[in-house]
Amino acid sequence: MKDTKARILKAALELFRERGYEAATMRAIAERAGVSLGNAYYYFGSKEHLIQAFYDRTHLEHVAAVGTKLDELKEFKARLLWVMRKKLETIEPYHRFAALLFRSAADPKSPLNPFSSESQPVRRESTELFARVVEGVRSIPKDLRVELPNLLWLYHMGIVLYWIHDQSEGRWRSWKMMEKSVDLVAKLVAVASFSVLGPARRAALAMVRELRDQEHEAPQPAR
Amino acid sequence: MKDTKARILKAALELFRERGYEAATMRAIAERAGVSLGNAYYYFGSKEHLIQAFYDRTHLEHVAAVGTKLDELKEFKARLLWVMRKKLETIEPYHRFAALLFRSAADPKSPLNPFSSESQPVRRESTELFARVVEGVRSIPKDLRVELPNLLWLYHMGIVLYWIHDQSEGRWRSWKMMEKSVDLVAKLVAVASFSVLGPARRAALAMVRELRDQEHEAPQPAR
DNA sequence: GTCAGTAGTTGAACGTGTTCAAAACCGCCG
DNA sequence: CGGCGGTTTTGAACACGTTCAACTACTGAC
Repeated sequence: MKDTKARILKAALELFRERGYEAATMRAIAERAGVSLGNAYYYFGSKEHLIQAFYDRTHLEHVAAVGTKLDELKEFKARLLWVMRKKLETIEPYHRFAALLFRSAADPKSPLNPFSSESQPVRRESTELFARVVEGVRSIPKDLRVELPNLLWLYHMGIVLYWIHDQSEGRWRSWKMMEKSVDLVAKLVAVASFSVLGPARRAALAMVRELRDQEHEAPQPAR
Repeated sequence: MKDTKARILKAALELFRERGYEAATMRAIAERAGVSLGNAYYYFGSKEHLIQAFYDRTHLEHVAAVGTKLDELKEFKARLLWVMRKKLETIEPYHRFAALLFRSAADPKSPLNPFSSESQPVRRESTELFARVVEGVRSIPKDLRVELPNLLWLYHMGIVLYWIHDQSEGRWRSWKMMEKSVDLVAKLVAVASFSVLGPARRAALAMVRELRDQEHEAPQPAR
């Protein structure tokens, strides 16, 4: 059937939300989807692939939430702030199980790992969003301009990591931390743009470039 | 028996090294230790607790490897470089299974998570090592001096994360990246010490302080 | 209309981490 | 010796993620 896959994914996301990752067993997911256990594996090779699907979906939601409003904002700081706000809003409902997301994200062997080949498309798209943030802003020198999207993506992962560990009411800590850090990042970009610290900046950019290049050369080890 | 626990840990570390984390089953570990399956669980509440033990051990090895030579080095950069070199040397034999270490390290619910209460002692000690790096160096202003160990610890985790994903021969990429980044960190510390970028530095330090404080206030959720 | 081939679906079976009630062992007091 | 309280040890049992050979449904060619 055409919608079987969709039904399974829907059931999975529901159960992830309701019970968290471990408690949402494949059997329970299959049952709620009205499908046999083996069938779930026909569409999703493993439980982690379900997370990958979740990953894709929240990314789409995020992009949609950012919308065209981004184009109206002119300053770098305002643009970054907007994107980050929408990020936190988008992922909030999934806080319970997002933890596990990061767990496997850190595992080089997981398909979920942001550096793995399987998730490269999502990551590329995700980075694209930050490229948009940078785009409309003059006053950022070219060499920085090229690498900044990657750096911002990395920064945004850091915030998400903080958010995952955040147990405060309504995640207010994460919001505060996000706003402050956006401020800081904007300041740093400004400073780097004036290039007072020439050698340091060049060295930093060279390193980032290397980090980026490695992905293409070194294949992931077999599972 | 007194040494049962030690035998189990020994068997576990051997199998981790030989086969990696997943292939080293609890049954295999118990068998090699000459002990029943249940007995292994009597001493180590879960498989992750075995990793925690590994964690502790490599930290001790690292401290031992750093030794007193550190005291002879006078410049910040040389001191940091020494500590980081010894780190990479210490963990090298475990590259195969270190991946999984990080996997659970990112999970807030895992005892292995560096921010969790269970591993706080190790982390504190680990940070202490970087406190030693900072100690003997004048020319670092006081406010920075207080937070720098935490920042360096974070930086060192970043390098380890890179190392985990590194599949290059003899891990030469990690070594190169480490050396370059140590250089960069040293430059940044120098710049920050001159405090050309006053407001940015103050903002950054405030954030780091906040990040540190959160750990004590927010308890980990129940498993 | 038939039949082969593909796509979809099933549930039993495997090996895993983990739990737990019961057994074995130990030191010590009477 | 005898038995008692505790620590240690055992292995069967459980639920889980995952695999796979078998089965069904469907589609298109002749």
